[in-house]
Amino acid sequence: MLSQAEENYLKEIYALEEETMQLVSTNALAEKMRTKASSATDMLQKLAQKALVDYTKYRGARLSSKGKSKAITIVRKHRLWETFLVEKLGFNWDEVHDIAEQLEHIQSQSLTDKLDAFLEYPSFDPHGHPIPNVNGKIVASDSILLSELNVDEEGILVAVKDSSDGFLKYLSKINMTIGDHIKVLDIEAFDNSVTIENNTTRLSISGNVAKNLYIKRL
Amino acid sequence: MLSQAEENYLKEIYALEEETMQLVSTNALAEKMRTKASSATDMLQKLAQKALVDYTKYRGARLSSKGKSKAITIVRKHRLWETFLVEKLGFNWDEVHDIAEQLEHIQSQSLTDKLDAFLEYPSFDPHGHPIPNVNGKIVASDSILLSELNVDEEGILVAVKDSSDGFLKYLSKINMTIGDHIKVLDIEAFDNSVTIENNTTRLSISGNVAKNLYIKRL
DNA sequence: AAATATATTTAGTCTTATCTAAATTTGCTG
DNA sequence: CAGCAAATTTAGATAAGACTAAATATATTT
Repeated sequence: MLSQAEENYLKEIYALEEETMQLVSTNALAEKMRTKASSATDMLQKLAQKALVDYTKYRGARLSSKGKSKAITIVRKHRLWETFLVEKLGFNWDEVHDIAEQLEHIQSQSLTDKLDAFLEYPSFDPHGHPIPNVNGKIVASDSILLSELNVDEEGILVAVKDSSDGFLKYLSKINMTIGDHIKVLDIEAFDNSVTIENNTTRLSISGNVAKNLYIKRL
Repeated sequence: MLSQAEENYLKEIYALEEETMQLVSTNALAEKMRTKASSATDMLQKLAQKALVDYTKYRGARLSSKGKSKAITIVRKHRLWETFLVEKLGFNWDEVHDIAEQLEHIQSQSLTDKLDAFLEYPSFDPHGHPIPNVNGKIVASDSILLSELNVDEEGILVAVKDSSDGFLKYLSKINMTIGDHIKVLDIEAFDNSVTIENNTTRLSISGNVAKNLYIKRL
């Protein structure tokens, strides 16, 4: 049985590995966990000793297959609960992250599976992220970041990269949501801001925002 | 913010107070928490310092009004989640206790209230226990223990006192469940076992079992 | 009321997860 | 490739919650 702290570290190592496709460094991990490098080192040593990560001193760490499967289970639970909160309880998509952070640690395989069934085996959570199935399988995504689109290209907003409160509230404010049809009208070379047409509305978003929106090309 | 350990102690102090209507002793608390008396003392001191219990050294403790309200909130969450697990996810009533022990610690007032609404404001959980409402109000019970009934008296099984796995599985085995119509046919003076008629079936239960079934007299 | 038994508290230790400060390793720069 | 900067690890401390053993208070019995 893993502690919540161990689970949280595993989840974060998984996210960093997926994002960077490289060994996870102590500093990067510590920063994401909002803790100190020495604490991250301690935890990496413990996880290594439990064979959940492959860790080489001063070099970095990656999940072992056992660790990866644990991490995916946690991600699965997180996304199922987020789906439950939005679909069944009527929360907004910008309110569910913190609650799901707690719910993802509930230990019960049968609970997870019954919840999955109750939700009718959803493939994506409210933020557009794929939900691993009971075997840990995740549907491959063919989406790219909005920042990678060229002028005149168009697509559908399928997911957000940043699921934080603040970012989601910003999207609500500019009236943008999953499923929107987006066309790139212009890209400013000097700051990478992007002018887009979204459902007939024209607006400009920063380069940073564009890097946090997943688009499926049309 | 209370730790899970603190919450669990508060819940148990509440249960003991309700059960015994007396000051809660260190030993009784330690036994319920499956820990040692010294640990219970430590926690009572901490809870007293946080003004959640009124505690007198060597005499015992009782919840302060603040502590009681915290405890009731936890009980409310526990019972709502049990109801959810049985009503919505299809668990059996003997499978939900341990999962609800975890879920009751999820921190989110709006989650609790939305769950309550989703379940359509249930008054009783699957074990027949009353669910405190959003204000902490609990419907008064007019039920008594089956062990208190006399020969020839009858009633409806409205709740169980012991919600443990083992006890609930036993009830399933003898085909007894909430709502059953029960009539006392005989009481053995030497061991307090009770012969009852339950939905036309005649069976004998031990005195201990009779002390764990709440009956509403007809 | 003294003696003994039981209940409770205190003192000191352990584990987990955190921190700061110091030591060490790696990597970059000239 | 020497030297410095940045990254990482180690050492030692802290807080929460548990434990054991010892000390103390309360309760019971004679």
